[in-house]
Amino acid sequence: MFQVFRKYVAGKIALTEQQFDRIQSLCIIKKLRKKQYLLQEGDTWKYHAFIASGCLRTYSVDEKGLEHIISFAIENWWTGDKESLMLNQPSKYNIDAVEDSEVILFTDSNFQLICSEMPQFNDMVNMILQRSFVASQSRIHAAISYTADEKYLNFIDKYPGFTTRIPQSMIASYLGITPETLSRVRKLSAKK
Amino acid sequence: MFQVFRKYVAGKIALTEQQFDRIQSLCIIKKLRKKQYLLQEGDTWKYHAFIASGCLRTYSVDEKGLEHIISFAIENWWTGDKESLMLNQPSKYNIDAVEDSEVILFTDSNFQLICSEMPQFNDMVNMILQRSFVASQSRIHAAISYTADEKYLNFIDKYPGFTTRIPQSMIASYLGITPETLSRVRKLSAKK
DNA sequence: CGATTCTTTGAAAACAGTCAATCTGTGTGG
DNA sequence: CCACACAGATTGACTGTTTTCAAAGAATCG
Repeated sequence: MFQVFRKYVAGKIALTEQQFDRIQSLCIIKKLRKKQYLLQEGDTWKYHAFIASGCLRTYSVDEKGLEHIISFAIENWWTGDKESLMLNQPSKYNIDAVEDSEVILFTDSNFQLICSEMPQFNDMVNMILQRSFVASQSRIHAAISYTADEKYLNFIDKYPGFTTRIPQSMIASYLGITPETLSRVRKLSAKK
Repeated sequence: MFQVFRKYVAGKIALTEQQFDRIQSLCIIKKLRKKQYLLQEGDTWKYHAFIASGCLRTYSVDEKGLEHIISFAIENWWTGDKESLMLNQPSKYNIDAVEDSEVILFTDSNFQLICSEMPQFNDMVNMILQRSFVASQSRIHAAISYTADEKYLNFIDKYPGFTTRIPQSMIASYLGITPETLSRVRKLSAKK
């Protein structure tokens, strides 16, 4: 299980056996059943979470009870609520498992410890953050520029792996459209 | 002019006179007239840009010629196209001045140099990136969850300073709605 | 002051959302 | 193994919001 993370890190930076052992000693391994929460609205998020297997979603629930999915994260991705962590305030979001999942958690202090002990690790984290930021920009662009069908086509083009794993209603929520609209969009685009 | 940047940095980290001089020696100061481009679609972005005064926008132009504003940046903010810079590829975006502006440019290599010579500077940059990421998440949330009028109310609440400086048509573009819709939304919300 | 640009307004059309019913597939318990 | 229940997806009819197009009205700048 930790091997997944090890392999992921090894693919990005060079660390010694001892360093990997050190990291392992500072992490918490957690298994989540489908639908199980990793974070609930109102709780304060304290971790950095790496997904070894499965799929999680981060979403908010509005006054009408509608869910709005901020992000999906599958194996070899990171998740969490940076806003809650940075500002040490209750989260506006929920995170739960879309499938049975395995996550590796680092408390923020342990994570900072690793970053300071291993500069390459820190650099890796910053690189990931940069990429996350670029991905966010791209999603903003799609959200403000595209029609419903363009949003969907862009999504399946960019994240082909997700389409089969994630219920359509959740993809709709991620795209900011209703499940019914997504269904109709799919029907029309299948004609081509 | 460099003083603005100096003050900004001094408010976040402690640097010596010599370090500030060093930074100054590595930057390029550039004045932009209103409407002047800092980056044009197709060019590859090579810098890190700090805005000392004025206001810039980053936007894409679609096939129909419509502009979609990805971000605004005013004094004491950073701008640029991280995607183009990171991947060393032609930009999909344009950046131009909404008002006459003064920007401080660092080539990426000079910027990395400063980051490696001054670890606090590097930490500051990472902190800014984290905040930018959190702001992006928040914008995504608004874009997929809110109606036109909620988007506008959220915007003026979050960026009250922008409302007066930026033409309404640009705010509409930033929110992903038409100028006509924004005009109507404003009329209705003024009734309260 | 004139010209240009931005904003507002109106009417019609397009698009996406809502509500309700039906259909499909999956998994569970009898 | 079948029947049933449940969740998710689809479909239809309708409503409501937003866009589009066009024109008129402010505001701004040289």
